[in-house]
Amino acid sequence: VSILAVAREAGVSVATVSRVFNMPDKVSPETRKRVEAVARRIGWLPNASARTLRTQKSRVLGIVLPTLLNPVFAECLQGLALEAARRGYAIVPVTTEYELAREASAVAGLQAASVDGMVLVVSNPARSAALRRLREAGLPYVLAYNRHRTHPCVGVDGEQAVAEVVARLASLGHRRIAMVTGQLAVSDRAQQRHRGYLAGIQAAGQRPLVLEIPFVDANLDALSRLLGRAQAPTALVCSNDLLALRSIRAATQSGLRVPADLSVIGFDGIALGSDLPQQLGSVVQPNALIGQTAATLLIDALERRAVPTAADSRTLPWTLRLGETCAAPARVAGP
Amino acid sequence: VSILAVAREAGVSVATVSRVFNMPDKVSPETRKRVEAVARRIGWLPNASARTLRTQKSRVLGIVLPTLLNPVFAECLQGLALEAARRGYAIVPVTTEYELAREASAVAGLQAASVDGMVLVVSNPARSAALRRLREAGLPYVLAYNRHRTHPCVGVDGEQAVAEVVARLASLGHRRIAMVTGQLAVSDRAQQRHRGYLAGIQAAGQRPLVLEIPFVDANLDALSRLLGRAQAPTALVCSNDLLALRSIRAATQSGLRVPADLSVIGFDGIALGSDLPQQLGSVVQPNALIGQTAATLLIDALERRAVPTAADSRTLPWTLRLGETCAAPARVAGP
DNA sequence: CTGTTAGCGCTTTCAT
DNA sequence: ATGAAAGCGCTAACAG
Repeated sequence: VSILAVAREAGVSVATVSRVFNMPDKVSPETRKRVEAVARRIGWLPNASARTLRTQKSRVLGIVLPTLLNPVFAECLQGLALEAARRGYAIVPVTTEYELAREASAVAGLQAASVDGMVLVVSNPARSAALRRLREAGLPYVLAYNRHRTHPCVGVDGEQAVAEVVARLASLGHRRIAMVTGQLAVSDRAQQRHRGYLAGIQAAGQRPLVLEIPFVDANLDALSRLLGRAQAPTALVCSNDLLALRSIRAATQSGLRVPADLSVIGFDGIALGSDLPQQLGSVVQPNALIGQTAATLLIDALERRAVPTAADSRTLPWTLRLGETCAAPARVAGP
Repeated sequence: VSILAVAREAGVSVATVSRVFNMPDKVSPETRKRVEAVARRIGWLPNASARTLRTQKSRVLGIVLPTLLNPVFAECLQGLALEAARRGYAIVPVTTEYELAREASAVAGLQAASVDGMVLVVSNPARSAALRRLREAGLPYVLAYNRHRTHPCVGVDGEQAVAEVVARLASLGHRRIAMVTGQLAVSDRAQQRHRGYLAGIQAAGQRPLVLEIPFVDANLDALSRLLGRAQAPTALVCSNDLLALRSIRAATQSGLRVPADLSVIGFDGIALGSDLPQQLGSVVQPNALIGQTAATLLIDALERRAVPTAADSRTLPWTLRLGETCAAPARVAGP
């Protein structure tokens, strides 16, 4: 079932059938109707591979992200997918499971799949072999959540946000504010937020206390120990919502009440956070919008036959939600 | 940069280059090494579109699901994606946002994209135009979460599971067990679970009480009213975890304690449920495994040049987790 | 407004 | 073990 069948059946040439689907205004209305009717009747749709081979554009976007198990990325992908669909693009998502090696192979795979462009969330834009490769190949791409001077990026200013979080907690009366973060080495987002924490702590004239949780599937024993000791922190700034949720669980199991004994705030603003019995405090990012904006940027560039550059980067606004897991400390530390 | 460049550079014909990548054993080791070296050096990879056009297989799987915002489907997609990647297939996910019309257009779009097969989560297999179309076209597909006699399906027995849930709650002493469900009309999963509830209630000799929440973005006022009245239920069986979470929030805001005043159990076993301060009771489905199994079934069939049929369907085991949101009722109802 | 035709990059007979 | 050549289905000059 090819274009030829339609052409024959409609009594026209293949060129005309092609025009009906690509430049409808260049075909007389009657012919067009006839062709469309035949196509519908025999259930013909232009073959995407043939079209891609001929035009050298696939209308497919490759998406590289760490995982779908963190709702942040699922929400982002959803926004991205919707926008892509709206503009007639398909997406091929690939997850890297936070493994650097997979970043490179994901990009290679997508390149072989002839994607027109890519949206990626990488571990660290500064030292990403995958990005270098993309740039050299001249393949259009946009980063999401990452931030870097020389790459086109869509995200929020995490550093400023976390500094603000610390300031707010301090103004609530917290004098011992700790940070709980995932592995700093594998994520420039975590690093960004960490810098914000340090800046905030310094501005508040306090001492920093950072707990780095080694694995993706976080083991929180260290946190429980920290919370158990004298002069334990009264507030926890977590570098993402999943970590915040787990921290709250660990605290609760250690007999602490949240937020009376311990305030906890996360980062990301995953939708679920608002549905919990205790609304999760968080730096709320517009995740779907980040995805959507990345898609828009990329597709706009594609249609201009251009490549997005650092100048196209967008910094989107975040909002601070203290939720129901943050409050003034019940017992203020003595002098 | 095409196969011809590699051929010339390596001093062989294009056929030989092709063989190196498709039937390596049919090429002498020296030639092979030389060709591989050249390909690597000039960064050549076989063009997927050309290959697809020629072989009529794309090694792409279309995935149709309601949304990525419900972690159930994100988890499933993750499992599916990993398995597909392992076997050398790419995936193109499309979300329907629970709109029937989008189901059909998603399938049409994927068909045009020449996918080799599809995995779908549809609203209702029995009356799905999309499925009819697929079957007529002879395109291989597998359903996930859906259950139907005449289609290949991967999922759990939700009916049995919910009946068991009701039995367990009854044996804990609950005498007024209500069900909270999403729109029954748009989901055969919800219907399945609803039937299980009715069966369980009947077996327990109790009166059913079903609250159907009208919208995807659930408005829970009706639930709050229900919980406020005399002889309110002491246990809630929710047709999914998201609904359970929201129900717990509504209950908590009405001043009820969970589980002392009200037990709540969900369905799906989303990973997040275990990270909450109160572990969410749930019928735990192996979501990633469901995705993985669907992928395996589909790909196995593809490689056999066959179409999966109802006979290939798999019913996977669920586990019942009462979590920390279910307990014996604090005050047993008087006679 | 419509038709003819070359060729996108690859795989696969069929020869050698 | 290797090469020559046909053709997958489509689009875009170009010609009329």
